[in-house]
Amino acid sequence: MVRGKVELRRIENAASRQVTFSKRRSGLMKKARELSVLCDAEIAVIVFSQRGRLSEFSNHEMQKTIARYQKYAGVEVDKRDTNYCIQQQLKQESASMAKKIEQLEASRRKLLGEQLGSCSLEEIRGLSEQLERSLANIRLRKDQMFMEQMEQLKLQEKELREQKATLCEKCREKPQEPARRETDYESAATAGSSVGFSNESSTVETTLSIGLPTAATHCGLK
Amino acid sequence: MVRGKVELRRIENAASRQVTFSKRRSGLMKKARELSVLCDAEIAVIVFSQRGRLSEFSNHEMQKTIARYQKYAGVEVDKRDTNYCIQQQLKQESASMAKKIEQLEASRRKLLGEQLGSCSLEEIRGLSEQLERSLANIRLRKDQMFMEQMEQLKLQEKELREQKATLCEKCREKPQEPARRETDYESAATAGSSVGFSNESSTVETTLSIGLPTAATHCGLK
DNA sequence: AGCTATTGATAAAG
DNA sequence: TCTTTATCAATAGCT
Repeated sequence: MVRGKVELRRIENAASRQVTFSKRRSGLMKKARELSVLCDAEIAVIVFSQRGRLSEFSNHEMQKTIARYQKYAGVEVDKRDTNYCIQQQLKQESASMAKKIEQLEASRRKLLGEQLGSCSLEEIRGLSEQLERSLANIRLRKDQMFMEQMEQLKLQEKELREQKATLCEKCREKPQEPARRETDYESAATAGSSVGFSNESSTVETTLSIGLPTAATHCGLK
Repeated sequence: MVRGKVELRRIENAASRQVTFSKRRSGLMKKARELSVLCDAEIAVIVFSQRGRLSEFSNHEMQKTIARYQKYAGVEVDKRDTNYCIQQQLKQESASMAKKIEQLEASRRKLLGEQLGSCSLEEIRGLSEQLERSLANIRLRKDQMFMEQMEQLKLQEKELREQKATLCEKCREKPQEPARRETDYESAATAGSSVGFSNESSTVETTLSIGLPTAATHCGLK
């Protein structure tokens, strides 16, 4: 029993608003369907409930209808459309990134001394100077790293020699100690650490040597 | 006076279809508006008449509602959507390009001898060797370019000397010719082109010299 | 476009 | 949520 006209304003009672929503929503969809069938029109209805639930009607494909709408009403408005903007932005970014990659690769090839045919004499000279500087830096760094390694090795050697000394002391204190095994890790390491800086001879054949870069790095040192 | 139930099928009479369309369309829009107001829902209605005329209703912004729809319904359905696919593709491309740029820039910095701190000794050695090779190539190219220039200059000189010879012949034929001015372009150039390969002396003090790269390029030669 | 008989929609209650 | 029912709203056919 409908009591008087329904006032056209938000229904405050949540429950009855929900019920009304449900009823009227299906009514709207029914009307939409009837209109589309009776009059052969292309219709799309999108309804989000207050709680965010989606209901939709479309007699053709929703996406097609939306696309048609965008085309029809949107040609002027739609430049602001999120999708469109994002796409344009992404395309621009892609283009400028591609350009940058191109530049970097060209520059790289030149730094590697390839494809110099396109370079002017001036460019070649610049490159040459730049590479001299790079090489100087790199040699500096290489030397530095070698020096650091040497320092570290010296420290290691010192430490190990001290350990060895301590052990020798202990041996003298306890002369009847069981025979030393060659597989004993600490002892072997101590013995093996006699590097160039040490003149002490060792009974163990394991040795470390410091030499050219290749040799040094093959020792697995850091 | 409605005669019996309305059959739910396309109205064949075009005129009455048009009238019905008009009436029901406004009815639909009214229902949509009522629903949106009464129940606080977000609603979009798009109607294309048979003749392609657009009518629309939306209580929020149509574009926003469409975007929300795309987000909501599209996440599952819309993977096949062209726009979505293109966007995803562009995003992937962007990401991989950004990665590539990152790599190229890191490599570039190393080739320029910068930020070597992160390089292992092995890397440093590789770099150093690479740069030696690059430099060798570049020096080769530089030498080649100089040689080419020299060849060209030699040719030029030969040509100019021949011209000079011709002119001298003419002078002898017409001894009362006006005095040669020093600013005469062709003569000056001819005189000035006596380079290392020529032992002829010249009465004009303008000279070209070929020497170290720096000196050579400052001659403005190509 | 208006009018009006009639069907359709739906608010409130069960 | 589904049904019922009393009422209001929409609208088909006519002018």
